[in-house]
Amino acid sequence: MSIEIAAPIQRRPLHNELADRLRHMIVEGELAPGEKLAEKELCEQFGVSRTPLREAMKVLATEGLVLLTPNRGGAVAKLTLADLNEAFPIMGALEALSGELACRHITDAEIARITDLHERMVKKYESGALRDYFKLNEQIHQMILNAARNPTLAQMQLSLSGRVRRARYMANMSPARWSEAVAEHGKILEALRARDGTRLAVLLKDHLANKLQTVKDALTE
Amino acid sequence: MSIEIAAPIQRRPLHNELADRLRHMIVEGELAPGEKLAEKELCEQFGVSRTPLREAMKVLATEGLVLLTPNRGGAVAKLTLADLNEAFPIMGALEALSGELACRHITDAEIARITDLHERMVKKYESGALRDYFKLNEQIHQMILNAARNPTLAQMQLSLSGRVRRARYMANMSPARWSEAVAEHGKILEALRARDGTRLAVLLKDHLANKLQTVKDALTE
DNA sequence: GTTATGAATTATGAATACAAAATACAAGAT
DNA sequence: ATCTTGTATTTTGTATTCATAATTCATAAC
Repeated sequence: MSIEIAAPIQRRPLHNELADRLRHMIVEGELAPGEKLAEKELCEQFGVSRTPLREAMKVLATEGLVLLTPNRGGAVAKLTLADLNEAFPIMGALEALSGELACRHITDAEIARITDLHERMVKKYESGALRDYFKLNEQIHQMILNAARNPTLAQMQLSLSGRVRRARYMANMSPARWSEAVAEHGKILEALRARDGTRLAVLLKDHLANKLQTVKDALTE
Repeated sequence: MSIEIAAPIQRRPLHNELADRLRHMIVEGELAPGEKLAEKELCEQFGVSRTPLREAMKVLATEGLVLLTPNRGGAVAKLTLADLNEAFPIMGALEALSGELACRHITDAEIARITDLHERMVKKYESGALRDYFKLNEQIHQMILNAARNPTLAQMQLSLSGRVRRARYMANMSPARWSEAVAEHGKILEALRARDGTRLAVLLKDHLANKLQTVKDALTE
């Protein structure tokens, strides 16, 4: 007889839920950069009191998504060109590291799964389905990150890419750049299958460096 | 006539002050890893209400210094071997990056200042003043970090080294390791003076990798 | 018309009050 | 003696209240 393990019911604290909701809204652009975050308004919207909301805001402020100014409240942090120029080298270094680590730890099953994602992604590229392409693209990077077996690293990278995502650079990718990106991904997969960590590190770093221009364009336009 | 700019008086919010105080206490080991952080107790100690204290705790939790468990409060996050194994490769990658960037941006004046710090540090090594040595050591790394001209990078590295510092590894450095570390620092300074970013990156990364063992020993003992 | 000043309003900061969950403890059952 | 079970106490989560700073708006001076 198999033992039934009852799923532990767990009610999350409000500040947690609120932080997630707000983070999502900011990263997905529902709350525009620079937009003021009035406590009263948000409290009414979510149906909670100010206490847990304020706690959530503090969290988002430490994550760099919200700018808190004493006695005059919070606002969605603006994404400046300087921010991007700072963030991308860091993301590059972290990507390179995760590539190296991933090659050491990744299983054949994981490689197979990434290969599958890659093939589907290429098809989306061919059919011009940008949105779907982007989703699969993210999943691939996420899987490489997981394969690195370093939760701290994963969290830091997720945090940084969350900030960048707000630039909404997706639509801004030129046909030429898109084609390049796909080619780069081909090489990335190759290095991963060969478990060539050094090469993968370089590829991922370059891949990201190339992406920077697209993101910058999206921000500047 | 020089214009007198009155320093803007600014009263920091309590949650800010509290976060700083608590962070310091945790990083410096005044609050031991695993130690429970009872709200009531801390409130009395600092003479504040629970509201700002809780806000500060949320901040420290997102920084990874405090572990918050729903309905049963917070505790100083324990530093496990796994944490170190995760943190050090990341710190290595970030150090390498900051070395590269520093070589591009550092001024002669800054190099002179670092040279001075280095020489004083070597003297402290020779006289066996571990504490003083460590302080100068930190200042040198801090200056390299500043020379990278990347506040985001600096902040991330500071956050990570804050977590590691709690291992109180200083006293654990063997004479052999100490001697090695000083030699490594000599090469680091050399590369910096030559503005050889690639070489400095490698040196800093290796320097950190070597440090890992010392920290691990301190944690395991 | 523009700028300055001050009262009224609104928003944020912090403390308190209340609700709900967890822990400690005591009495009873085995 | 050990393990339950129920109750009291403590602690955490959330809402509310009070204090204070910032903003708005009307009025007055230039």
